[in-house]
Amino acid sequence: MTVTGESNHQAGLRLTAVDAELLADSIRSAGLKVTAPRLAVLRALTERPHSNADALFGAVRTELPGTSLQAVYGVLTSFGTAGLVRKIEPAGSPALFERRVGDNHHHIVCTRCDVVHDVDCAVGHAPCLTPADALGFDVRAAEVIYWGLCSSCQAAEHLNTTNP
Amino acid sequence: MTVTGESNHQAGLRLTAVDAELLADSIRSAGLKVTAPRLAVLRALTERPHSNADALFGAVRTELPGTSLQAVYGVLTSFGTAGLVRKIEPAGSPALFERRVGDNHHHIVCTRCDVVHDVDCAVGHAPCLTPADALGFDVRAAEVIYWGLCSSCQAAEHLNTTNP
DNA sequence: ACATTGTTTTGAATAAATCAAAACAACTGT
DNA sequence: ACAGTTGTTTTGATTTATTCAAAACAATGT
Repeated sequence: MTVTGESNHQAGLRLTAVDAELLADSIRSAGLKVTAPRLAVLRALTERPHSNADALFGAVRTELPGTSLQAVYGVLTSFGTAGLVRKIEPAGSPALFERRVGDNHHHIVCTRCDVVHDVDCAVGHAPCLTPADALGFDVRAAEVIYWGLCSSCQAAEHLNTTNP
Repeated sequence: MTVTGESNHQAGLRLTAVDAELLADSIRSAGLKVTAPRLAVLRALTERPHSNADALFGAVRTELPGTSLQAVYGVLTSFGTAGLVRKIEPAGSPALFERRVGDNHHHIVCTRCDVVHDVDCAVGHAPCLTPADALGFDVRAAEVIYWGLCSSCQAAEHLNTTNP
């Protein structure tokens, strides 16, 4: 490959260089050209799943200054189309992205601190995929978001309650 | 009540006048002041559930010209806080509103025409409320959105497929 | 009727995402 | 290694959905 930044190979970044090859392979396998912004976005997304475009932009910037926010959006759009990343849009939040694709896992979101975690579908698999009455719809997907308090926020809430 | 527009009582709109009283009662019971914009929004929402703010604004406008979009947003916010309406935010759509509250019903959305219908929770009630692993979260709610093709759009797709 | 409190209007601002054209870089075949 | 083609990124502007804030106004309790 001829991606700008290849000089990293000489710079002794062996570990991340390996990463870069793996990332590059994913991108190539998806039928996309391998570019520096794409590698940077994919690495950022690997390190912090459930990030929004702006957070990824922030992360990419430090690795690759000069990258534009629009480029990040463009990368995420192409990744999404290619099936490399999944986009989730919890209510009240900008879109979040993750590399875990292909399974139908769901998400649990803290209503207090907005942290997001993956959860597997309840009861082994896909009980939610069959609505009580599909109303004639041809159902292709079911998206479940659980809302609640994460353990740290439970602790914090408890402090508030017991310490008036 | 002294709402502007009470003249409708004289204008022979007996049916909608009854409606207006029922609507007013809902609003009052929620602890909110009864105003013309609130009645108009609540009526519009009764007639077309799963509307977005802009659609409601359009409907309200014809009944009560001079109402501002911001008023509609304000009404929806107060209704939401008071538990009079529920707000849903399907991915890729502006927020939608509905009067059906208090049960944990879900939604099925057509990926082609964006029509939204209510669906009851699968398997009687709340199987989805217990994720496979709650990861220490105190889960308060589960939100399910089914995505698929509504029956009209299935027909349309079929035409496209068989009529090249 | 009046005062209080809450609501609506008016006008502006924000956040998230998208569009479009020109500059540029990656892959293909040579 | 090289040049052409195609796809990507930059730059700059625009759109959509929503929120904020102050002043004008209206609904309820007395």
